[in-house]
Order: sequence, then structure tokens, then C-alpha cells
Amino acid sequence: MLSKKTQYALKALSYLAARQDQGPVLITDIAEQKKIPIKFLENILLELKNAQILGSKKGRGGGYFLRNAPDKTSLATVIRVVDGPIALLPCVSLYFYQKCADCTEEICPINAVFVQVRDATLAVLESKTLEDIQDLIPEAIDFSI
Amino acid sequence: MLSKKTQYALKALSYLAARQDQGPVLITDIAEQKKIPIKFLENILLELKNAQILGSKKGRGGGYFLRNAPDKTSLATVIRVVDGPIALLPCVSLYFYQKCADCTEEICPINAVFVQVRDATLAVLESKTLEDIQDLIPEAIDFSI
DNA sequence: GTATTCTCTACAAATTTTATAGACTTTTTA
DNA sequence: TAAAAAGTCTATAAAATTTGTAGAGAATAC
Repeated sequence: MLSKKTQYALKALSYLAARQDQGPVLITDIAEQKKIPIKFLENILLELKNAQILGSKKGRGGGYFLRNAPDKTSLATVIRVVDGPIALLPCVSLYFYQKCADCTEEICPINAVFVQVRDATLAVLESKTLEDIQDLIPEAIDFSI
Repeated sequence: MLSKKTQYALKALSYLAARQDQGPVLITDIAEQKKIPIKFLENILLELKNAQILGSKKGRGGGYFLRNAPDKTSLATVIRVVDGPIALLPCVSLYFYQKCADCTEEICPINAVFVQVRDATLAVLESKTLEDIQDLIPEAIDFSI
């Protein structure tokens, strides 16, 4: 399971992606709308900024915004930044690889299967982007029609 | 990432699968060969037994053994028993479902993507079984040829 | 009936996750 | 140019989970 932190990150990014053209968005705004503890969210957004996913502006009229077009940031990237490895085993991870204590990967059948799991998972997470998880903006829907 | 507990479970099952026809295997034996803390392993094997994956026999000549043919137990089953949910989000889990606080799944784009991730992952984990991760038994390989 | 082996419950230590506090810096603007 | 607005940064605390240990108990084989 993704950590709460990562779930918060995805919600925040989903919110920001939908407001891409509307200039910087306040942390406070995101926290309230998405019901995320504000101080926790601060840390998360900062991390996303340090990873070049978000940009920010200080002072009046400031806030956070996507640094690139929503379709340029994959969900895999987000998860790796906030949560770490996507693979189910360390010996199978592309970005957080760690050798197993005793096993030799060339002949380890467990390793082989989990490479397949990783690839299946990544096929989705690398291809889906913030564009695909954009918030539907309620205000934009006209129910009077 | 899978917990150490689940990794131990998979190693133990991999060991047992390869020794399927040789009668019960001692906890001690598995623990030594797979370098798993024995008391921890006891708990794990017991859990696998309670989940009907393993059978056991007490007393001299006793030990643990697979309850069914190796190809009858999927890796998904094992992971669910030991680790819990395979899905990345609670609102997307088949066996450990939990509703999100504020989101309505029908229109939640995050939910939709993670259903796809889940299905891609499960396609592998449901189809692969203990047969696929059987230990290669070193003793059985004849290097003299 | 005793040695062997799994069973069960409780607990303890370590680590990770979740969250909060508060002082600091940058920017805007009156 | 000072005050208000907003993000930055580091440290710490609380809670939860994971990892591992202890030891008495029950079943079985010989």
C-alpha cells in the first residue's frame, strides 16, 4: 500500500494539475479542500519541489504550481520521490536496488517472478501522468443544463 | 515493498515446494538453510498453516509440508495471508477494501488508475504459483556432466 | 514415558510513519 | 521601508507497524 504521505501527494497534485493555468495555489487551499493536515502537507510539497515536480512562489499571490505540463510527470516518478521503491523486492528495484543476502539473482526463481510483477506495474505507472488523475473541478460543471 | 515476513514466507515456501515429495521438513532445517530467525519463522509457518497453505505433523519425523500441489497456491494468496492487501490504495483493494474518506469512486480519477495498476499486478501474482518459485536444489544439479 | 516437534500467547525492541512546532527567509505592496 | 503574506527548514514527538524473542503447552512416535 502507498503511505498516507504518498496518497496526500497524489491528491495535492491532482488538485494542482486541474488548476494548472490559474497561477500559484496556496498550501492552505489544498489542505482545506483535500483535508490534509497542513503542516504535513507543507513537508510533502517541499519534497515535491526539491524533486523538480513543483515550483513555488513566496509572498502575496504566491503558492505552489506544477513545474511542467501535467502529462510530463508520471505517477511512477511521484511515488518514487515520496514513497521510495515501487518494486516488491529490493533485489528487483530499478532505482532502489539492494542485493539479497544469500541469493544469486541469475538463478533465483523468486527474483524472476518479481521482475515480471515490477514490469507489469511499471507499465501502468510510467505511462499514467498527472494529466490522468486531474481533479474534476466541481465549479466547472454546470448542472443547470 | 513486501515485508521481511512475507519475504521469509516466500523463501520458506520455495524451499518446501522443492521438497514436496520428501515428507515433512523441520522448521529448524528451513530456518538454517534460508537464514531466517527460527522463532520468527515459527510464527510465519503457523500462519500459513492456519490459512490452509501448509500442513504439519508433530513429533519425531514431523515438520511442515505443502498442503496442496505447488501449482495450486498462487503468490497472490501467499502475500494476502502474510502481508495483507496487494493493491496500492485501500479503495481499490479486492480483499481489504476500505472506502476513502471524501472521494466518490465513480468519478475519482486516482481510483481509476490504481484499479489498472492492481489488475496488472494481479495478472502476474494470481497466475504464478509456488511451482514457479521452487528452490533449485543444488544437490540435484550434476556439475560433472 | 520420554524425546521430539509443532502450537500458542504474550511481550519487547526497533523502525517507520504520521504529525506538529516554531523560527527563518523571501516577496509584495501600502 | 515596514508589515503582512507565503513558502522554507530543522527538529522533535506521538503513534503505529514491523521484527524478533521467550517460554510454557500439546501432540506424536518410539
